[in-house]
Amino acid sequence: MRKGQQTRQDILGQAVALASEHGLEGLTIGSLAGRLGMSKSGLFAHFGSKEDLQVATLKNARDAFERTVFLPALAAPRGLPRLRELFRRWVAWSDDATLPGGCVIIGATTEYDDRPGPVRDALVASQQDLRRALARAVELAATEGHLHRDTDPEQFAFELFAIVYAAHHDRRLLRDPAAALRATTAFEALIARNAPRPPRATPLPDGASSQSSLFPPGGRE
Amino acid sequence: MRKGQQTRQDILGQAVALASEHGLEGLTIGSLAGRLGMSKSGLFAHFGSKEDLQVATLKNARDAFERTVFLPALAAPRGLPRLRELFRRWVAWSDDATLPGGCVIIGATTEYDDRPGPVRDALVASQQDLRRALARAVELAATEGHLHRDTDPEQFAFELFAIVYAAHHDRRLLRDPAAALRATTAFEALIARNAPRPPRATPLPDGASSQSSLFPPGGRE
DNA sequence: TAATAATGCGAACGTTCGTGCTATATTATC
DNA sequence: GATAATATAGCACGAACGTTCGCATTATTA
Repeated sequence: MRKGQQTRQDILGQAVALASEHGLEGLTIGSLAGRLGMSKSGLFAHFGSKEDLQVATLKNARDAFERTVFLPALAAPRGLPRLRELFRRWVAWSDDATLPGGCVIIGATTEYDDRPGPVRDALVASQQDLRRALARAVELAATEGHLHRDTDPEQFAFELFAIVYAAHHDRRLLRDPAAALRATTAFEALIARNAPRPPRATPLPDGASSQSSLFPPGGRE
Repeated sequence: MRKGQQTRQDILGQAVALASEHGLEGLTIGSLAGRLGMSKSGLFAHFGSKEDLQVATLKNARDAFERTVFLPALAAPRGLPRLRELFRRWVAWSDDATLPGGCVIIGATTEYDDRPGPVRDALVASQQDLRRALARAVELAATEGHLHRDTDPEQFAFELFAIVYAAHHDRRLLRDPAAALRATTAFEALIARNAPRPPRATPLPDGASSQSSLFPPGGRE
């Protein structure tokens, strides 16, 4: 019962790569088997159906995202630093990811936005989890005093997500090297808008100056 | 030579609908023919290849977008009102579009971000056109004095695009009815950030008060 | 080492894919 | 209304699709 698990993992690794190029629907058992040098039937035996393979592939991509982007960001001090680290890793992930095609999950979002079934269900759950985690990180930054108390976590998470999503689009489809910079600019503006005090021209509240170090020198407006 | 053009148009109409559900790659000649009550070969005769059909379908979707969103917005007075109308129509387009699945173009962006060929070429050109047109509209708003003179049109267009894109995601995949509202909030914030004068707490420049009517009462910071 | 379970291969299944031909309807032109 | 052009259907093709099944080969365990 050991060898099987190993090859199953090998299969899923290649499946993620292949799905990043051709999408989860374009992920075909024949080509996947060919890429791994094994037979269709031998590969198929590891999954009850193609749908199972797709769900497993999605889960694998999601785990990789968590391992590479989310969990390491938790090492940063909570609040704004953690939010920044999260953003940095996220953009880098969709920028020069080792995957040949773009992020599997982002690709799946448009593929399954109107296609009921287990794949869509898993995808939606995963996306909602991510959004909730984002909102929680924002909330934490607000209670830490790094963001304004009236900051709407869901709104912030929505806009953060939008920035990363669009950066992926510009990088991948338009091959625009400025994508990451644009995303950073937008992200800093989002932070500034929700800053605990008006960015300028108003008197500083007590103790506010001690937080100015949270804003890096390169940050725009 | 008249009837042919007509049925070709009928075909493309259904093709857009079908591609919105299954993607441009999942758009299959057999099912398209079945939906139209005609034979595969009869349908196929209108296009030299499937790739031709895909490109034509994409162009059809793009034309519909231009007709429904972009051109009507040009009727609004240039500057901020036009930008607002553009945004409003764009969000409405991807929100309750008549298409069963989401927007064909948005779907294609992730499908062809790493798949060379004529489809991708047409898509990239179309997206760049749109982005340029957006940036031009922003530039116009700046020269009209509705936005700050230092407004970066490309940056603004990027963020505007990001907002609409994310709204489509939330509406379509997550089925979140609050998507449009979130998008509007983000859009108004984007405008406020690039307002010709700091939103508050600084002295008004000459003649600035005459422009305050550009900001609707419902607009949030 | 022998018994047993796990693993992979090869061949074949029925379908559907895109794409050619050829013949017949249908439409436009004179 | 005859004729030429166009539009559609019928049929067949090779390939690839997901899936099943029986058999050989490994790994694991007793």
